[in-house]
Amino acid sequence: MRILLVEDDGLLGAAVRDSIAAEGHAVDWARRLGEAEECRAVARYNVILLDLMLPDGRGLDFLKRLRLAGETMPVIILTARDQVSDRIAGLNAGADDYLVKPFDLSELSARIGAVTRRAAGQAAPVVTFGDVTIQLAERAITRSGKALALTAREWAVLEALLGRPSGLVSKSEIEERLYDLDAEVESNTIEVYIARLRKKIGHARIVTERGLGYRLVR
Amino acid sequence: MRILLVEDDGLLGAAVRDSIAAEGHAVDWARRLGEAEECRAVARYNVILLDLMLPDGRGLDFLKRLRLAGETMPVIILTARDQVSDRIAGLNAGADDYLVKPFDLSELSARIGAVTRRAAGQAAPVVTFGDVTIQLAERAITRSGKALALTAREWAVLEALLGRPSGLVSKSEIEERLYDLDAEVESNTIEVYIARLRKKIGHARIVTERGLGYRLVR
DNA sequence: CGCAGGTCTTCAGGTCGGTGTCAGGTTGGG
DNA sequence: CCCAACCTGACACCGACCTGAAGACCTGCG
Repeated sequence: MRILLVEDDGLLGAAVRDSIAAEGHAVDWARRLGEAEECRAVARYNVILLDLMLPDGRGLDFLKRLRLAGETMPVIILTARDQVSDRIAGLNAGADDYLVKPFDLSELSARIGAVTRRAAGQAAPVVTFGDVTIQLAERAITRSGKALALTAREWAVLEALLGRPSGLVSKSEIEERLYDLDAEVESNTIEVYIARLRKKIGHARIVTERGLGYRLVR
Repeated sequence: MRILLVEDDGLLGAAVRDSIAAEGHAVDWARRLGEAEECRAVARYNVILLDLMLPDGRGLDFLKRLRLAGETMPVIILTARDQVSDRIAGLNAGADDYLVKPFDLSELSARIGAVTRRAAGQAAPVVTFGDVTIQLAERAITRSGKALALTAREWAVLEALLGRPSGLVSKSEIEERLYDLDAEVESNTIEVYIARLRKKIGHARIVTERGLGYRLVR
């Protein structure tokens, strides 16, 4: 496994590098964002460990650039900030995990394991369907540049459809995702939400297959 | 998205349930491991939120049973324990994330997002017959690259034929798969659907064996 | 508390296409 | 040649689906 460590603190950086190397992984250590960009251009990484406060810029911006470029590798943020709002911002920018300094090196390696176990099959945090761009992480969606406003239920239906990229999702499947065991629904609610979604993202984006379900098309 | 919350604390549980429901997700709330097992037997979940200290057992054991049973859905642990060794044990038992109480509800939802984004996209089984490619799970079928549209009944017949790869399937066998006991059919329906399937996937793909049944060939 | 603005769900009327049936043609075995 | 089994185009019906509208519900605000 190949890991990119972005960290300006010499002591902590060396400790992390050694600990990861001791587990048999390859580590490239960038001390500034500039270096990190160079590394990224040269090599592909399985995991990126990212400090947020760096001499030449904010780690979050690096992360956002990464995700906008379509990169999907797991990113674990390492930082002294432990404000909840910071952690949320990090996760919403597309980070996969968050460790607050000081952290235990064995916990770091456990988290690297957890995060890469998931990385086998990835859904891109940014999905594009025709003129519609969806940022799942931030619950933001635009159509030809203009922001759309989806309600909670509309998001839920959209997520259900996205869960099977270009695959078929049955109405009952959507229903199961929307409603818990107690609250059973006896109506055409799903059809209504499909109609509303179509009105917002374009009718052709969702095709009906009678008796089977719905399918997202690009 | 459908979420199973396993938490015995009434106050925290209610808060978590409401916060998640407000985002349009369906929540089933189990207060004990026994309930959690029941829920799991009945419904499929996209995420499980798991408290570790429960009246009738340890959450970690539940998690281990889950993973042993081959379940791969993301699990986020919620607990008051913040010992590093506990967190490592949780992650190594197959948890995908870990939140220490008290936690912010918006951070929880950010983490649910991060964890499910990773979870999508396992490879679906693909069957190929000549120039026809079939993705059973996604109900997608192409002939020499072009997508075909099959109706519900056509899929059912095709599945019946695929159920016995390159084997013989009798007409009555197909009939039994298509229609439940009550619905009696008195006509040549199966023949009609065989004809329709042939027109779409190529006549040579299905051969008739007089008096016996049909056979898929590649 | 009442109101406004929004969301969720239900309902009803209309459309449309899959489904099952039939009839006439074709094939293959005895 | 004859008959049974099978093929296939055509067609009417019914239920799945669509959609506008309106009632139920929630939430924040004055």
